Amino acid sequence: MVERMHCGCVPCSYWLPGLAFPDWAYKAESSPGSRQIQLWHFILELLQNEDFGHVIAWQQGEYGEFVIKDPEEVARLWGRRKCKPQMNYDKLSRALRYYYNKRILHKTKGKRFTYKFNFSKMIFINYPVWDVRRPAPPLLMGSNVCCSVVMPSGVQRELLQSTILAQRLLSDQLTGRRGGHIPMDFTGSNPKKPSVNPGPGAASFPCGLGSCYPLGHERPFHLIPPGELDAASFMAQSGRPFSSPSGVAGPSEWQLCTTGQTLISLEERIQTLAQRAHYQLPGVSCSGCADGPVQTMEGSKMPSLPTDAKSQGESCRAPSTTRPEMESERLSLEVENQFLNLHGSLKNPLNPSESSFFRSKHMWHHSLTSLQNISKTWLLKPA
DNA sequence: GTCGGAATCG
DNA sequence: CGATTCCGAC
Repeated sequence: MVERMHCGCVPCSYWLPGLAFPDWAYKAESSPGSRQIQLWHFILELLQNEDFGHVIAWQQGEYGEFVIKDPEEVARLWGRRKCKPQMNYDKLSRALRYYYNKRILHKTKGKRFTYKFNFSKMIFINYPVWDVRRPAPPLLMGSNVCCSVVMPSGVQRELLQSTILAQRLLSDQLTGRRGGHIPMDFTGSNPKKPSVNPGPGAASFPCGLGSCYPLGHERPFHLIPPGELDAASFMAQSGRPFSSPSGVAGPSEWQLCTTGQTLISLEERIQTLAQRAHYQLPGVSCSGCADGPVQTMEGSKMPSLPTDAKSQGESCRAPSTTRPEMESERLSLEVENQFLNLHGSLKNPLNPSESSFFRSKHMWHHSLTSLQNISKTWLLKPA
């Protein structure tokens, strides 16, 4: 079970560099009162856990594609979870087929037992901005910061879990990571000990820096230019209210960790990360937020991210001048240190002179690039 | 193996 | 609503 801190918060031990999700979000098993697990969620769980690699696994080289190696065993596990002893692959596959129309899954034709997730659709639908009706707790500063575990009410909670699973999964694939470091007790057996370390495969980058863009294969999407998505259109497209982080004006703390009110998007996190160390994202420089206090989203505008230069509009300047290589390395490291330190997973600050420097830099750049790619997809809307 | 209609369930 | 169950068609 999850260890609680004196303040009732969950320690931030499962957060990953560049990807910050509180651990409750990874819980597979719904707590009593919440709705039952969905099949695609369950599939993601199995895929996440390498113990089931012989039963179901990702198809190498194809993002979101997975192969059911042992259909009857998957069905048996699913049946056990749902208390349906009569479950078999015939029935399970019917349920999977219902996902075709919902655009959660589609079949990889010609390959037997092979399906593919439509990540972009899922991520777009469940755009991770949640309004949480709760007064902000007093701000916690410095190293004593802990996550405010915010539980969205009702249906949103399950949506959030699913979304975060999907995001995690996606990021894992982007980073070449294989699951196993997240305690997922979906079999009723003993959960694994969580590990903060990303694991040996984490630093590898299967398709080259910056070129990973597995989403949006199902083309009827186009980019929303920065600043064009306002609260109203967000509401119209997503069916949920747009909420902006509030109560955080200065660059002194992480919004996600300290406001206790709002889960911010990865986009915001990227921007915040970049701003915090005055580190410019490659090719992006947002006027008014490159320096000085962190821009919250009071204006109900989406943070700007790199798109094509034409759609940048007035909110963004042309790409900033490139910083000297060593300087940006130092800044990258600084940001990563801040991030890790804040999330309690850094005992000793990383130092450029240490051997881990290059790996860290790589990891950081990697995370940033991955997040940029993911965030781009969040600005996709059906054409 | 795969697909999807139809009835049914919780 | 999201399966579950059953089944005929390809």
